[in-house]
Amino acid sequence: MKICSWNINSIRVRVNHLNLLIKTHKPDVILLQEIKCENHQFEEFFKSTDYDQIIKGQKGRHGVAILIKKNIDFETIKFNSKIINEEARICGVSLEKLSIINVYVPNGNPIDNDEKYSFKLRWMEELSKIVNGYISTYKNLVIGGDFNVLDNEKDVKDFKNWSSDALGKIETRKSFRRILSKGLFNVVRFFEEPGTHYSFWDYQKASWERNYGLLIDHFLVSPMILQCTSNILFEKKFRDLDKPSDHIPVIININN
DNA sequence: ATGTCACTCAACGAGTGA
Repeated sequence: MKICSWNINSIRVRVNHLNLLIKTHKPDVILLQEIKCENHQFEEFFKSTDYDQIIKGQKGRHGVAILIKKNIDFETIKFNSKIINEEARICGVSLEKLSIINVYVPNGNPIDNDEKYSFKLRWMEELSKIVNGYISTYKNLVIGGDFNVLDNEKDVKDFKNWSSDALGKIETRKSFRRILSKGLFNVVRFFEEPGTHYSFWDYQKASWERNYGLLIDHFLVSPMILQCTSNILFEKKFRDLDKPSDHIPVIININN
């Protein structure tokens, strides 16, 4: 099973890139973040006979969706937490052998805005509880998405300049590690050396041209899933397309 | 040089968020 995660940064602007992604990689499941539209708009922008759609849309901001091949049986996961549902940042599907959760963790900047940064930390804490629930029942779990965290100091060239940013602050990184400590592995750490891959290049300051990127899009998986995972792919070509998203698609392959 | 982009609201640009 091939699963892709991608912060598309507006489905309206980039539905053609999504179609290219599908044509190129034929993922079984696609986790999209920042679709930036309401449910009915998503259905208008993306028409497919091959994928079922689970959409958690919101007018103009955030918004996540899962596209899942029509031959795969699934149930939509319901999340009950108030804070986790405050904005359209999470959706999930349960399959026969595993559950897949798509997340768009709050950015949290600027950090001097107490409201924003504490929302991020509270949101991550709730995600940690959700993970705990799955792990304690031995259910296989895949969480993919934009985590808005610099986990390793090599996930950006100059980490020292990010240590007081909402993505690099120690509380954010601890919160991310707390999620992992429930019993998940970060797939990229198993296959790749830190500092060799980024998933986001800001539109500003010619970040792409200078290869000044961040690694903030991840797949966290339970041990059984890690055993079956054969590789992780960072689809850099998509940052070079006309009117690109600032994030690239990340793809994992799970055998069986 | 905030070396940009996408969104909304209410205009044809300002403000916001990333």
